Amino acid sequence: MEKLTIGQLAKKANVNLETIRYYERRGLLPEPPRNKSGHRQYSLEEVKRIEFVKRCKALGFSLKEISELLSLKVIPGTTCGDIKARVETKIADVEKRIVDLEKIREALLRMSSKCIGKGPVGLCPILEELYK
Amino acid sequence: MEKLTIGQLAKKANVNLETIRYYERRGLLPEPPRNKSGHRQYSLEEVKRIEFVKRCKALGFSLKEISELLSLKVIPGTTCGDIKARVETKIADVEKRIVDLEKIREALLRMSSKCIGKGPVGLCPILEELYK
DNA sequence: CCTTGACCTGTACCTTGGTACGGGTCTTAT
DNA sequence: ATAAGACCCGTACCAAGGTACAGGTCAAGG
Repeated sequence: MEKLTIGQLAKKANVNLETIRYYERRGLLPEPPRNKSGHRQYSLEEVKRIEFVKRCKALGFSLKEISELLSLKVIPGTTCGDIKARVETKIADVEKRIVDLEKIREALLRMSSKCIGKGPVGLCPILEELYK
Repeated sequence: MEKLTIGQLAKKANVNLETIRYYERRGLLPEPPRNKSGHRQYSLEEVKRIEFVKRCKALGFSLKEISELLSLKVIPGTTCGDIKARVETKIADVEKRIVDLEKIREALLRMSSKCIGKGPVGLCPILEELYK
């Protein structure tokens, strides 16, 4: 079974080496076996684990939430429903952020439309609205 | 002309007192005059200035961007167009974030729909997709 | 054999937007 | 007059998600 040093793992998973040690401290990566002089020895499996973390991150999960997902996998009695519930919570979360941003967008568009884009700042309707 | 202490200003503007000193350090509030023993003396105008900052924050501007907006107001030759440009950049910014979040939402919904929500985690299609 | 690069640990630093605290002075009310 | 409360400054601390560095050991190639 092929063994990787931390530097090799970092390259394969395309992350900073320090990030791997950071993830280990955060509990996102298991503590790997060490060789006789204390160097970490990883298996190729760990590349997948790091990629799992990256995918979850890209979906908006925090590192804390990701470590919970990883824990669920190994807690006996955990079901698909537990995982699905996390995903649905995250969907709600993302939807709320979208709604909030859309409100902001509307407000900005409304302000922008009031401003003709010419003349001195002293008469700018945008600043007037913000500074009322 | 009524003068406010920093504590009174904090109450009127409904922010933490430390926030006011922080905004001063960040250049969002001008350095106010001091009384003979060094205590800050604010005018009621500063309440409006803090509220301006709060409104901009609520619209997604960072403190750095807000201090730039405030600078524009006092730079000679600045026009409405300069302000409007900032707002339009922010609109584009917000729209990009919305698009990104919508992609995330789609991905999460797709994953969620594949999972029936029952059975052991070992067979969860969500985890399978994330951990491929 | 010796140098260079990779690894080890622990700690500090970065960003953003604040908040808190310590030690000292000042003001205000009783 | 004196005690409580407000203010001063400088610095440390918080979350999140890392990144960097110092000082030391180890491994691999010429």
